[in-house]
Amino acid sequence: MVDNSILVRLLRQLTVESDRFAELFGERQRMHRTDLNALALIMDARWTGEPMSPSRLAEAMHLSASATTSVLDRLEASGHVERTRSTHDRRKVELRVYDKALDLGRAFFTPLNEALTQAWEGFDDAEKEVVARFLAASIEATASVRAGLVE
Amino acid sequence: MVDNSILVRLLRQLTVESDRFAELFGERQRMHRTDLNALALIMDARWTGEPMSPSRLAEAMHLSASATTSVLDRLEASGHVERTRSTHDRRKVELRVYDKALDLGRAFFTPLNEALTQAWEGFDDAEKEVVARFLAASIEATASVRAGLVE
DNA sequence: TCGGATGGTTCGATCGTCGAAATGTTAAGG
DNA sequence: CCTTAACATTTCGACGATCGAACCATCCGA
Repeated sequence: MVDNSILVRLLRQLTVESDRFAELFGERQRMHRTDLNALALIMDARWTGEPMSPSRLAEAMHLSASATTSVLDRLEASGHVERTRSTHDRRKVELRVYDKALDLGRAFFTPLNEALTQAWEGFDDAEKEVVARFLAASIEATASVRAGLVE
Repeated sequence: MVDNSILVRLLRQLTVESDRFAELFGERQRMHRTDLNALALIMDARWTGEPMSPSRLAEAMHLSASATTSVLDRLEASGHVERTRSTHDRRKVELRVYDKALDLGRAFFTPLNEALTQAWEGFDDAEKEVVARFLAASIEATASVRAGLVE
């Protein structure tokens, strides 16, 4: 019998461990957590239609507009991100990550992906389906409690 | 069929969501992530024999000794943590959290625990066992890749 | 008793973040 | 057109978390 408290503890350990991994990546690249976070968000936005803008990035990161400008200054100076003003609404700035940044991330996270894939070899499709359902339910529960607290 | 990349994405979403939850808690208590992290570590140490000390805390948080002193200054000033010099080795400082801090954390995380418990009602013991194994394997894989990168 | 080692704290400097003000751009009304 | 308001982003001055180095107190081995 698996107690719920064990599952809670495992989830917590997992987040701590993921956190440390991201932290290590940041150290190697001489980048802070915030900058990494921003990079990930800008990269994600490539799949969601429009490119990321500074203001949307600020909101997603729960950061002030001015702090976001600093983040982008750093990312631009380090050659990871490109700022281009939108041609149709010249107030807006479009953010794009250079391929170099993508390759860098891939190089670092590939070993992790491989290790995870290997660790998951012992699970058949039915079991993976259970896990996926479980994770989705946990995400949903956490998000809804948070939404309720914000109200 | 559940693709591994879906599982990877779910894990990432989960860590992001957990992160946001902790962030919200911090905002409500006017405490920074570092301070929360420290509180959690000091609380955890209660079950591991000796009470936490500033230097062990610094190492666990990947923080300098002086920064850790600041963290403890803040936690002491806000009435969450007590510093007492060890009686046998008077160089050492023992850290203890006040019951008030424990109650505070419980009050905030109880809704989350309840929501998770409810979300997990649809899973029987065998399925929970699968999930627990999966999480443990993922934690182990992440930790070992990180250890390999540090070397 | 002395000297090095250990555990914490203090101090000055750096840097990420904030809020307010400034700059440049677009849209709506007269 | 011209003015005004709204918008997107950046600049500026201040605050505070973190760092490394120096410092103080304590313990332990020679």
